[in-house]
Amino acid sequence: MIEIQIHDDFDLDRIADSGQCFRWVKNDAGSYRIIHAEASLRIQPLENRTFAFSCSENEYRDIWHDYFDLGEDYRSVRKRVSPKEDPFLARACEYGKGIRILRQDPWETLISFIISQNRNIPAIKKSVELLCEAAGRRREDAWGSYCQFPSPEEILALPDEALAACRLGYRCRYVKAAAMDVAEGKLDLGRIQNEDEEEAIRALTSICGVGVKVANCVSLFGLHHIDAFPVDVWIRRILENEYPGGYPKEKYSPYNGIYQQYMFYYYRTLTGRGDKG
DNA sequence: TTCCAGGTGGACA
DNA sequence: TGTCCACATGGA
Repeated sequence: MIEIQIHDDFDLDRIADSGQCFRWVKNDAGSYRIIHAEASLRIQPLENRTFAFSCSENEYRDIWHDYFDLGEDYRSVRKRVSPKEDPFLARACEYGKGIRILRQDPWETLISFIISQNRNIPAIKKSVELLCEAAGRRREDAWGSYCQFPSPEEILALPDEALAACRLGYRCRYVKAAAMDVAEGKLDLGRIQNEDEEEAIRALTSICGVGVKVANCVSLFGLHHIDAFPVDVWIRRILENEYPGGYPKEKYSPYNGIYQQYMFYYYRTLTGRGDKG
């Protein structure tokens, strides 16, 4: 267990509620359990911007510092927005202060956002958890057992009935197609992580069931291409209602993904979301 | 009960 | 190229 003081924007509740991660679990004491690839973490907010991490110094430096994107200065990114020139985005930045774009596992992000299509966030969380329990390896840590996110091979080994039991609906075949492409090496997530955003989108949309929106989510939340700009039903409403003259993407490059996330969180919370998950 | 959700593929003009 | 619709499911 180590204690780390974080000077930049960092709000666990807002990150957990920002629709980018589906497996964070909040405990009674206000701490979160987070599972990331092979690692698990318990993180507890303390006083004065300090957080207790249930890991070693080495693990923090090698895994969690990157996972929370603590090398980026989000305060500066927020300050780039002028309240006079763009009052809506300035309000969104202030409201969502503390959100960070996590550097999540690309494979988990791909499957999670394939599952996300045309569903609300509580339903996505439920299916992702069912999939982990059905196919992921069970592990133990100091707080009990949990399941890792299943590998492509583990998903492919799952009988059709077991996959259907994860309540994926018509997305079952999309999940299998993605697992097949990655298992066979047709899609190399490690390679596209180092490619530019355009090439990443092209490669991702070659998978059956992955369109432009899901590809942008994977690009942003899994490959950390922070200029990616996923447009879902909420962002479409924002663009229609708040930017009838057009959204100035060029102006906000290369941080469009971060601003997108502030706007998504702000608008969804403000206008009622139909879920409280 | 009805509406809607971090959409996409496929048919058709 | 653009538009329309079916697709599964569950939360509110």
